[in-house]
Amino acid sequence: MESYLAELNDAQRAPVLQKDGAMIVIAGAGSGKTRVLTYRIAYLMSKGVDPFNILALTFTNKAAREMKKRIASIVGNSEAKNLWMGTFHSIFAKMLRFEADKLGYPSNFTIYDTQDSQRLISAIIKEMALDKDVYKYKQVYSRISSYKNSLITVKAYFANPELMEADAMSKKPRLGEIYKNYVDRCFKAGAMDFDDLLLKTNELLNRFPDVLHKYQNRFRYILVDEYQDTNHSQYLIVKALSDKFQNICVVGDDAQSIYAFRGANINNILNFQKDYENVQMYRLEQNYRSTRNIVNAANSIIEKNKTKLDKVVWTANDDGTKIVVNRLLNDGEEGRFVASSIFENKMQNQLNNGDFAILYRTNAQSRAMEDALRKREIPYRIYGGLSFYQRKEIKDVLSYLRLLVNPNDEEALKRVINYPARGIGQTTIDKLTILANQYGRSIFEVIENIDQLNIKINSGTRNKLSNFVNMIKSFTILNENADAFTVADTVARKTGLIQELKKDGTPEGVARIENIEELMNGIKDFVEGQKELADATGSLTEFLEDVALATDMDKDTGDDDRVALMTIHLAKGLEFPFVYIVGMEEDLFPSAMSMNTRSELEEERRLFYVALTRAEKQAYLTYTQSRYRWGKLIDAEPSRFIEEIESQFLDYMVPQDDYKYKPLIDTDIFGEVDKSSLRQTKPRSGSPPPAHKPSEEQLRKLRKLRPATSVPTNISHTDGIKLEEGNEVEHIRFGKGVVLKIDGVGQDKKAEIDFQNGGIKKLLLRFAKLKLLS
DNA sequence: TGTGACGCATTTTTT
DNA sequence: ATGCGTCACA
Repeated sequence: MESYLAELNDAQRAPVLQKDGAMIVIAGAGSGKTRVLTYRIAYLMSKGVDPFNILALTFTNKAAREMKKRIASIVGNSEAKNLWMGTFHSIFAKMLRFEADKLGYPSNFTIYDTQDSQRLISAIIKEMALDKDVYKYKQVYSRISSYKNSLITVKAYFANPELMEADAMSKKPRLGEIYKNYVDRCFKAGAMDFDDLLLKTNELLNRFPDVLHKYQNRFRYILVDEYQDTNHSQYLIVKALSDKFQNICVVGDDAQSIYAFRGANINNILNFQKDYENVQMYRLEQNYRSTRNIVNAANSIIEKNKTKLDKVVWTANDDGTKIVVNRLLNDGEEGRFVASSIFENKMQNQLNNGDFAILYRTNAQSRAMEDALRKREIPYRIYGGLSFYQRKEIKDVLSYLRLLVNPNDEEALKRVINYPARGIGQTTIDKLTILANQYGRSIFEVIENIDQLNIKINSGTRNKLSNFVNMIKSFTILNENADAFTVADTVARKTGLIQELKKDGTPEGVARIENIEELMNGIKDFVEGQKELADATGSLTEFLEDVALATDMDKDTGDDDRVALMTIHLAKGLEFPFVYIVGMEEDLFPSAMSMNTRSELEEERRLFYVALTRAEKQAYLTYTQSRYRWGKLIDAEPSRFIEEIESQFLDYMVPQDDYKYKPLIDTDIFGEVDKSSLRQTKPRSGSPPPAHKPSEEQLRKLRKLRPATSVPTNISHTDGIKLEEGNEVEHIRFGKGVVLKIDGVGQDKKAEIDFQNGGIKKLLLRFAKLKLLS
């Protein structure tokens, strides 16, 4: 029974065997944290803990499924299926459905995805007649999202002058009103957005002590995976639920915290020990995944970050090969290089496609890789990007399904009320919306009662509206007796969606029909699969919830052999023998939008750490000299991250002489400079003294790296700014602003400076070291 | 009310 | 380059 314990090393076994109390497991990359979580749950159950009392929160549903499967193989299927395992969002969505009435929501509430939320906000901005260039819906959405994740409700917002002032300062004095309208509209539509699932859970636990106690008693043992990526709202939920028994085990790695941009708070993990009594801390530092070269290279990167816990990841594995670095002419070449490298590696080492992954910073980069792989006839699978469920035709079908489950779902209604076209135009919808707002009802309810209302709509349109409502109602009735598949199938045919696409006749139209068929198959599988689960019925509501909360990793079947293409964010938690990290360029990785503060840059660095530590045997880093962006070819420069790796771990495919950029030592001649972005050129020959006098500390660092030299540059035109001659200048960029021409090095390079009141506001300095005289 | 042309912003990452 | 939103016209 407990033979699995022998599969653990001492460090892993300790947290597994501590049955009660609060504990934190700091788990380095590849150190077997999933194994610890899995076996800990199995161990708890073997010690008589009822699976009903265990809650395990994971980062993806797929991770939960796999863990559950593994546990089932240890303790048996019937036991394992009573475990509560899943993402925060899916677990608490389930809980909220059960308790919805307490909060005034219907139990079949809709879950708005990001697109739904943004559309609604966009509509509200329009209705309020605000300037859409000032109130950008995406910005407003992320603002509201961050309020919700910090538990700042509308009420709390209006009680906080500082917040209101901050929004007023950023020229959005009416943001609070938008927030209020948005929340009201969601409520009226019986809809929760992603953030609501957490916010409302907090509200539920705070407002109803009996509910809190119920779930505290229920979830006696709580485990949280990827704790470094929890946000404040999630933190509070965990805190509340674990407060009574304090049997809480969190697992994470501060070095892999990469979701601050969506509110994840790294302090949750850094401060865990202060939050509970007698916290035991365990560290898993032995890496089983990667070669020593990869582990050490990754360590040399993360060392550059200031904010981190003490932890030394090591490995007993072989040294392995060095990390290959290659420079290509452009993104097309980059793709070809990666494709042929994969091809060669496959041939030489008898490997499968599934042994390879291509990782990138942004989804847009997948294009060049796809093209090259297709030419080489290497099968691949792209993860992320727009997901299946976000495709137009799929969202259309889903919107009908959402509407029949919850007719108040405003976003679903607006999407399909006139698709396929049935003569209900924008004007009519606007009138209905105004009326709905006026009466505080949903649009659907307004249409239902249209004869009692004072509204100027001609009888033809009235007919069309009532036909639409009746159709939806007939679906609703059907749904009471038929399973989800039957309902969906009927909807696709009766609404005319399929006919509309057939009429289209283009290849895209055909592909769309195929997609809808795939959706139908998915629903069928779902209905059959759900029947085996304890607490599921295979209802449409459950299906829609699954779809809304599915991550891209969740639907991975993994049954066919393909090269994996994905963003680095998506790659977290995965591992591959061969990993290609492409687009290692400044402004791309690190992203140009993440270089404003030290903490942003550190997050990018952690992201790179995550990318590199996915590799088991071999990692490749590629960058280009120029790349298409916004349809234009732009110059690219190698990422600073390449040079942050200690050179002993790297193997350059291009002559090192061509690789001339080295990180610049901190210098303070510029005052307000973001020092982390300073760089210098690599020595060519000899070793002339640096142009400025370095401090002792700078000198120390200097010696550790290579001696700095200068590339003499002649300044031809300086727009009033004087650069001291003899300073090394190659390429300077200061954000937007004045452009300087600098002669002397390679092509005609540019420098841009952003001025503010005669001073320098921001300096983005690339490959340059220079002195401003005045 | 529906369609087509044009202009514009878009690319950071996602539950 | 591309897709979306807006505007003008049928």
